[in-house]
Amino acid sequence: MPTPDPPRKVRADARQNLDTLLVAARTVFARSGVDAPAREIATEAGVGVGTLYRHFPNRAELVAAVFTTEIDATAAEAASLLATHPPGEALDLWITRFTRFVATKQGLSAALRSGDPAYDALPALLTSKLGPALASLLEAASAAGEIRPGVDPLELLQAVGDLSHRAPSPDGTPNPMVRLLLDGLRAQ
Amino acid sequence: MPTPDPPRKVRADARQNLDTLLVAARTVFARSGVDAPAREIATEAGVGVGTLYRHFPNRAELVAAVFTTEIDATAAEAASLLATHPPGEALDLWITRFTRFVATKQGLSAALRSGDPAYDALPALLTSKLGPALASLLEAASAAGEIRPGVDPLELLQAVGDLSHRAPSPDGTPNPMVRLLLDGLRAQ
DNA sequence: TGCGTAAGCGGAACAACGTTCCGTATAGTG
DNA sequence: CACTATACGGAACGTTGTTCCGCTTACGCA
Repeated sequence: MPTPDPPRKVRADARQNLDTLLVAARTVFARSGVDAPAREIATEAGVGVGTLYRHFPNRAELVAAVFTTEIDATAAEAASLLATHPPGEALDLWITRFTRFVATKQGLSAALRSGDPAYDALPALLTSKLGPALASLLEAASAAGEIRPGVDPLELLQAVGDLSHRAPSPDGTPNPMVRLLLDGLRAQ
Repeated sequence: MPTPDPPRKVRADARQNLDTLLVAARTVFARSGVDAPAREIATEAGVGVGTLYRHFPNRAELVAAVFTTEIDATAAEAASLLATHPPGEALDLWITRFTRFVATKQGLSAALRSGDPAYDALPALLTSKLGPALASLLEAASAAGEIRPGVDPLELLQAVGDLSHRAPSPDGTPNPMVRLLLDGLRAQ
């Protein structure tokens, strides 16, 4: 087998630029949505586009990197909700939280749902991070007899993402169509 | 008031090119999806892009024009389903049909859901044509007590569109998430 | 401390897109 | 048959994402 892990030396300025890029991207995404041009992000970071593309193979990976921490937090919340609420209620609360996360990020849902291969990294990220979280919630609620069994977590996750493009109503009420979907889980 | 309708003379070759463009667009959309480049459509029709853009202000209008007849047919089917089936069943059948229509058109749902202003004409078309059709189905089913009242037809239409990007399963089973949504309509 | 080298950088350049523009061609009329 | 409004083709423009490469610079070693 080849050298397992040759001591990679990462230059300090490279590490620095990577951080700067992430911060800039977060700023720009908030201001102009995830569809903001790569050049705008590079400019905001004060680097050239070449630098951006050395750190991220494409825009989607950058988007994914920016939202990773927030996604991790959302995933983590599944466990704590499950510990403090009845399974069905925990499921609802978590879905609502996820809905708000998606709706909050201007253009995130559009990117998720575009089917554009350029954004493949995003579904992959949600799948790997949020899939298991939702699976645990579904399993608990299903075991408690609160929802029908046999619902595919990834399919549901994708569906909720699909439905979450509208901004959440200010009073905290979740999207009515998501509500409908959740009610459907309880039928039969 | 100004001249109400000065006898416009439409040149024969213009009318001809318009038809050719529609046929070409239908062909190309089927082959390469609705995201196919405008140039590809113009080439298929054997005309220049300028001609395309004189007949349609933008790509979205062309897409809308291509699907108009099919959309009209779908809308019309609401009435006939309502005449031959119980309201709830008619609703399910129609939604399934709509689902298949969207899933069949490669990239149509992506366009619908993209939020891209370039595709504004599409939601407008569905809204005006299919909205009333779905409204009649919902009203009938609701009056029969088969579903909950107060569901916004346009919201539901959009939601089903959002969920219909996967190809329909060959056995004719509708998308499970759409199924869930429909079950949700029956809850309470 | 200074130097050589690879890691890293900037931004010009490329390809693909939607859309606009305008010189040229022609359908239809008198 | 000639004239003109109508329509046409396709080059050109502005914006994308992404690639490429000559130059810069960090940093391990002497």
